[in-house]
Amino acid sequence: MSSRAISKTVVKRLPVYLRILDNLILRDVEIVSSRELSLESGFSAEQIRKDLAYFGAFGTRGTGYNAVFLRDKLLEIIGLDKKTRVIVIGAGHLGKALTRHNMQKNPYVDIIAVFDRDRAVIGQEIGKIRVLPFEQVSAVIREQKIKVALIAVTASSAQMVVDEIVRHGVTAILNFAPVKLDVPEGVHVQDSDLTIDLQSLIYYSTAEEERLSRLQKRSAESRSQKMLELE
Amino acid sequence: MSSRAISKTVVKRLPVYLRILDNLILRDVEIVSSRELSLESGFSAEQIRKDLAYFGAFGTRGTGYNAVFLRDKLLEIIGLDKKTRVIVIGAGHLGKALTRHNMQKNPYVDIIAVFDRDRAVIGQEIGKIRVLPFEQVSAVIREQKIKVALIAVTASSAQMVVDEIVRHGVTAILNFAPVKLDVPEGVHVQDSDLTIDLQSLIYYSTAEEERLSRLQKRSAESRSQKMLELE
DNA sequence: TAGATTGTTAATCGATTAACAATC
DNA sequence: TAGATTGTTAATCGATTAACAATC
Repeated sequence: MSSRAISKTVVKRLPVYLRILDNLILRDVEIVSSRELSLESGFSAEQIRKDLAYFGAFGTRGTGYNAVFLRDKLLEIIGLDKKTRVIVIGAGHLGKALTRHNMQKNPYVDIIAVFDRDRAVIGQEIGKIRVLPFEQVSAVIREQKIKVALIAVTASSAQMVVDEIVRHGVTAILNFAPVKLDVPEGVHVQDSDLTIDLQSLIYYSTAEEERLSRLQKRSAESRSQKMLELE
Repeated sequence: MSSRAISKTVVKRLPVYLRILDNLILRDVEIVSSRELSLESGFSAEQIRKDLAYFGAFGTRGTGYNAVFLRDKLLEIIGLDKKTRVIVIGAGHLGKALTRHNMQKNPYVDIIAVFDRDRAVIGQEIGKIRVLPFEQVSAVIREQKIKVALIAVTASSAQMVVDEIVRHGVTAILNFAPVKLDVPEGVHVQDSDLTIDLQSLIYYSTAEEERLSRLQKRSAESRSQKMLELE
């Protein structure tokens, strides 16, 4: 317990650095400074240096970071130096799209299988992956030592699905179902709720100033109301 | 400028409260306490009370919150009391899935149109929505006064797409493309990068303790190395 | 009145930014 | 050496939690 764990906010930024470095390497950039990484990522240069410093000293003072070296270090840090085997639960529109998306755009992961309960979709192919009946999930998790799962099922079945896959060894879950999942200590859940993202965005689409001034007026009113009551 | 704007972290939680209240109302719950909302959401009761307090006093001391009343207040606060018109740019797998997903699961938004550049997908139907050529985007934005857009195009075309739609009046963007978008002051971008979410999750799938102890050992080594050098 | 729960202020915690010595 | 940029410590800022008076 000597050094505290790396915070989630830091871990969330590491793949952004990785993506930027991958792009720079494609463009044959050899050396990159924290300032340049800042411009590409939108995070401050100080923050980037500090984030990297949690894991070691990867740069050269006066010069910057070697792009390939830093990329490789990041792969190692995140755990992407070997391909990660992932399963997808739920072969609806979202599950299918997530499967295809990751097969095409995420070279660091291997989608091993997709599972569903619905007879209508079982046996269908997504890319080269055949949708399997959910009953087979435990066998696949155990045989392939799967640690990571994407959940793209309905809110009502998500908890049951999670109980089952966690029981067989899954420790990291990317959850697209709109529910809070209960998991034992040591299992990590990351929520990705598209509906919530969109709704919180809508907050900003309606003139914030207008809404806020409306609300300020109201609280001002209730405040003077209270004043009067106190007098 | 008297009272500061509501922070993003708060705004991000509001739709969660909304979803929980919607569910409670379906189950005919009339009164709910911050403690119960805490159990359903995973956020602390104090935090929930504080979040709501930014916008007014909606509860009754000693009793709790009226579910319907609070739900309606939240709809008003977020800006969902009227249906929001949204467009989707990009009719690939992800764009299609996002469109269907929101049509089915998000009663507070209206997907007005989906746009793409690719002749192969133009004219296709997603649910009841026909994919339109991207050239028509400016006309639709102006005619329907669209403020909110989902971007599900490639990294390389995202910036161009955003420049165009912002020019015609879009002020809030949910961006699924893996790039940092440049937008003028007043335009709000929310990034949702599935690849990054999955990669940061993978960090937690490989025994964090192991990785951290490995790194600690290393930094300890380099520290004692430095010590030696200093002696 | 007693018990419960809100709304709000104060205390704590954690994350970001500023600053700068180290060093290429 | 002069200029640049890292790695790291200190200062600031913001968000969460604790505490409690207000009040149903």
